[in-house]
Amino acid sequence: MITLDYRDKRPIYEQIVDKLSELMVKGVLKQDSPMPSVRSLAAELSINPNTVQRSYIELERMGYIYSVRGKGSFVADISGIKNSRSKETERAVEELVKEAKLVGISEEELILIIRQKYEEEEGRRD
Amino acid sequence: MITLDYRDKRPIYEQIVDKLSELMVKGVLKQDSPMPSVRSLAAELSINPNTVQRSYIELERMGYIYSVRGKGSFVADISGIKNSRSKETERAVEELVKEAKLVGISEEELILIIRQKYEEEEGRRD
DNA sequence: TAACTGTATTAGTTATCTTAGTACAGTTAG
DNA sequence: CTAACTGTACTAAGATAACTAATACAGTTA
Repeated sequence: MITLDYRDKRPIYEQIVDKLSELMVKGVLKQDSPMPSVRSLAAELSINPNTVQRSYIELERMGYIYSVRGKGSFVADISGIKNSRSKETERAVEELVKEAKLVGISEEELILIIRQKYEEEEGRRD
Repeated sequence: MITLDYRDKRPIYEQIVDKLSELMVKGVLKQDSPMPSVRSLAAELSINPNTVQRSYIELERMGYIYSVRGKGSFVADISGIKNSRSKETERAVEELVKEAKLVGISEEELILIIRQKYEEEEGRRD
């Protein structure tokens, strides 16, 4: 389902949160479909169940999943989250523009880079 | 000279590195001009001198400053660093484009936002 | 010489991350 | 009903990173 990157310095539980939420945003994991159980995902990734549980608690707090005792965890309706993630991205653009101006990248140069990256990303399957 | 943001979750030494390097890139701190001494900056920020020293070690490692025993630390020639920071920014654009596509922001929408942010940043003095 | 500079070392605290083991509560297939 | 699965909760322990603290040494300068 996902793989861990041990070169990544971020905590494991955070990587799991990011990768799973990405799968949900992409629509690979659809609304109300079951998430892997805490124990099975832990076994698959060869990590402690507590670490996965921590990721699930975080995902539930953020609204990506809902959990039912005895039944399992399921993908929530994330349409609202997509919007807030959009706004977050706009804020990230602000930081990027600030840094670009700082290092002397002009508006037109930045836009050129954007177009280029979009092309590169075009055919990508991930 | 700089102020710390205690709501910022990043380590203090990293904040110092970022803020001081920004001042150098902006040209506020010019080449060969003296940096505040480890002890004086620590006093000014009410933190331990070792924390400031760690920032200075990092700044020296990155090439922003050079230190002379007994004399002090000084701003280095950072023209080369500006270039590498530019390349770093291009890499950041890649991440941004990836996230933008994920949350459904089109190329033209993103460019529109960029133009808008550039306008907002235009008159800014920081 | 006194008062600055950077540098080095050691130690202790605090917080975060991860693992481990155990236990309880609810669901479900056989 | 029961075995095997779910989520949830708790405590403990080890590792690591960030920060503080105290102290000392080395070089510069008014």
